[in-house]
Parts: sequence; structure tokens; C-alpha cells
Amino acid sequence: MNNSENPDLSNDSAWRELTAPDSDFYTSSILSDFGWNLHASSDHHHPLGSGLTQTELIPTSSCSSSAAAASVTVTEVSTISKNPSATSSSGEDPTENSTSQTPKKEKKKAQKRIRQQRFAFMTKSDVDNLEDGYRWRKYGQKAVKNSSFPRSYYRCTNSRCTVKKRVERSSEDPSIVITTYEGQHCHQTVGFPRGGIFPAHDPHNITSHHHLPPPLPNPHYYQELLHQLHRENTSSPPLPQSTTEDGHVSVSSINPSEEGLLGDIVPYTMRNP
DNA sequence: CGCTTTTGACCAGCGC
DNA sequence: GCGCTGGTCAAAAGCG
Repeated sequence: MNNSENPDLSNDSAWRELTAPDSDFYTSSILSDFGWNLHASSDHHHPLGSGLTQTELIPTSSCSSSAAAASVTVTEVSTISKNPSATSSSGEDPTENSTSQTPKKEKKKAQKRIRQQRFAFMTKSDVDNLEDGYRWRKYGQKAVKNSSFPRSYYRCTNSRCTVKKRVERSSEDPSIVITTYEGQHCHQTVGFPRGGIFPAHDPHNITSHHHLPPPLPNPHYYQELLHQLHRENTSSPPLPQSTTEDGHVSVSSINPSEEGLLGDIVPYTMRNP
């Protein structure tokens, strides 16, 4: 994959593989832990089909533009404040700030606002718009430079929720969907009214524990997430390495006690206050 | 009828 | 300053 096409994933950083064969599990785990319930259970139970094959957790702070990943990837993208005067609590849609006499230009000016924390998920899937438990309204689509696939822009349909997401396909591997979430939901999921239902007995479905959006992601939250992944990973027979059907090899070396992935996400000093 | 999607236009930011 | 690109708006069309 050419990450230079996606500014969010193009930083000079090392891609670290976190995982393991059971990607669906991690996909659900990671997304739900960030307040998202990705509908990504096992192949026969969800509309994503059998596309999900592998999972990765990638800290943008140390990403590289190297290897492509046939999998699900989670990337903390950025936390950029473009408007110092703005606050997260006032991060409403700019149109709400406009007055009745406000022309388009004024709206555009008001548009300068905080860019909230973003997370990018790379998901190998045939479905562009992955079901994540929330309802989205598409508000734009743009052709992306160096990519033959357009990028779609979605907003949460909840009027008080400012969360947005962008969905695009990797130009190098069209089977990979890059979903970038920005912001945090201020409400619970709406379930899967359009047909997606988690089987209650699905052993991979752990999202039921995470109906409430988590607090704003922070280093401690990453730590908890990774510890959780580690626990789940070690509760079953060891899976130090796996090879997916399409030849991608995933080596898991999750050890929260050592430098590694965690070190990329959470500075040592923050992990050991 | 209400909501969602489509799509062209507009604007801001950035690099040169 | 200029051109390019990403992000957003908003009217029109589509859909259930």
C-alpha cells in the first residue's frame, strides 16, 4: 500500500504487527474499546463476509510507509488543534455557529475548528462502509490524488455528535478499506438496525462489554487496550506466528512489560508514572 | 414526507 | 502569489 496517498498513514514510522490469526476478534475489540462496535465477527455471521483475515495495531507515531497489510489496522492518527479558541465542547458543526445572515464565506471561516483525535482502521473487506453500530450520513466524496478510488466523508447522524469518518480504499490493494474516525461519540450505538446483528453466542463478539463510548483516548487507555489484547491473546494456546491464506505473515510479540508495540504507543515514562 | 446520497462548487491550508 | 489538494457545503435527486 502506498501510504503516501493517505496523509494519515504516511508518517515515517514503523509498522508494527500486533496480532494474530483471529483478526475479527481484535477488530471488534479495538473498535469497541474506542467506542465503536465494528460489525466484524466471524465470516458466516456478518455482512463483511470472509474478507477479514488479520489484524494490526499501528501507532502512527512510529509508522512507516513500508509494507502493505492485508488486515485490519488501527492507527492513532493525530490530534491537531487548528483553532486555539475553539474547545472540544464547542466542536459543533460549523453551520450551527452561523447566523441567519451568514453567507457561505462566513461559514467557511467559522469552519476553522479543532481537529479531534483520529483513528484509522485498515480493514480487508469487500464492504466499503463497515457497520460499526452507529448511523452515518454521507456528506461528501472526493477523488484522492494517486488513487483510483474516491474517498467518502461521513458524519454521525446524531445531531449532537460531531464524529466523522472517512472511508477510502487502498489504491494498491483495493481489498483494503481505510476508515478514519475523527472525534468521539457522545451517545451510545444505535445497534444494527440495517440488518447487522451480533450473535449473542458468538465467542468472538466481545463488543457487548463496550456499549458505552470510552473516555477520550489517552496513553493509559492504549495501555489498557493493549493489556486486554495481551490477556486475550495469552488465554488461548500460544500463537506466536501466523500465516494468512494470502501469504501475509503476522508475528505477534505482545509483551506489555517490554519495549515493543506498547513502547510505540505509550511512552515509557507514561507507562511507569 | 423525511432522510440519505450524489455531486459540483467553494474554501482553507500547504508547498513551491 | 499561485496552484494543488483535502475537506465541507448545499441543492438536487433518490429512496423507502
